[in-house]
Amino acid sequence: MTEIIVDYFDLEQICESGQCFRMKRKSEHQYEVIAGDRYLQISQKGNQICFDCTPEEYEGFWKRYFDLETDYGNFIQRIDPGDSYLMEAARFGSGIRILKQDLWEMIVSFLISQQNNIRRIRRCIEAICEKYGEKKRNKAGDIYYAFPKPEAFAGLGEDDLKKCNLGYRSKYVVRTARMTADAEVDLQKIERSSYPEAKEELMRFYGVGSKVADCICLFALGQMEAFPVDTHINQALQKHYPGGFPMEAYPGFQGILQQYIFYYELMGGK
DNA sequence: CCTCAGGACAACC
DNA sequence: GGTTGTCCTGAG
Repeated sequence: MTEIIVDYFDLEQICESGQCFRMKRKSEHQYEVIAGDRYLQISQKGNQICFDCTPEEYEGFWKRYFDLETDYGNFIQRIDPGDSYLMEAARFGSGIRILKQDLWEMIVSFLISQQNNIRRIRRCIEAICEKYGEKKRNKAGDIYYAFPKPEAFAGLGEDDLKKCNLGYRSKYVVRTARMTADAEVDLQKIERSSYPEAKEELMRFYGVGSKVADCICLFALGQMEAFPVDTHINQALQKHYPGGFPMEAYPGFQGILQQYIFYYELMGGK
């Protein structure tokens, strides 16, 4: 058990912000996260976060995963005070953090995300994990499934993942898994690349366009300059920024602002 | 019945 | 360069 105190951290906001599809609320303050092949129970009361893991696991993995070294308050303070919409969106989602998730897992997750809603994305991902992921047990003895490695999909037919309800996205995942397993694209090199280089390389995968590549750059690589524009963001930008979003005012952290806007548009009305 | 959900691609012009 | 039809699926 490892306990820490942080500002600007809210498990519910992180869970509902649509960046991690394998984070789930278990009870009032309790959440579970499955990241790659790791399982974590985590809870929050006020500013106190409680990780159900050893200090070594916290220092060695989860601290980086939840981006706990970054000062998000600094980003919020640098927002133009005259931009009342962005100020309100950032206040509303001030507990969001950009998770540093596994690269391969994010590639597949956002291939599945296209023209799809979040609830169904979660179901598709659970389906492929149960069918192709390694079966494991957490500390409590409960079964969970790790995220499948590229090799688990590489030998499949292009339509085989339709059984997991991926629809036309099945061939995107299978072809991308083959390219990765055959080392046509080097994931480790992408992790060391700059944002433009990483994005260009990711777009070589069949089914990865500009938007999906930006999601991968933001949620796996921590490239905060990536600004994914989906239908929701597009509508919000046209409404509140008819002259275009002022990217140049927020160099290197547009991505977190995009996430505040996305979460505000998704949850702000409720 | 219809539209829409964190789009991408191929085939046009 | 920009525009359009098509692609699974299920919730509303």
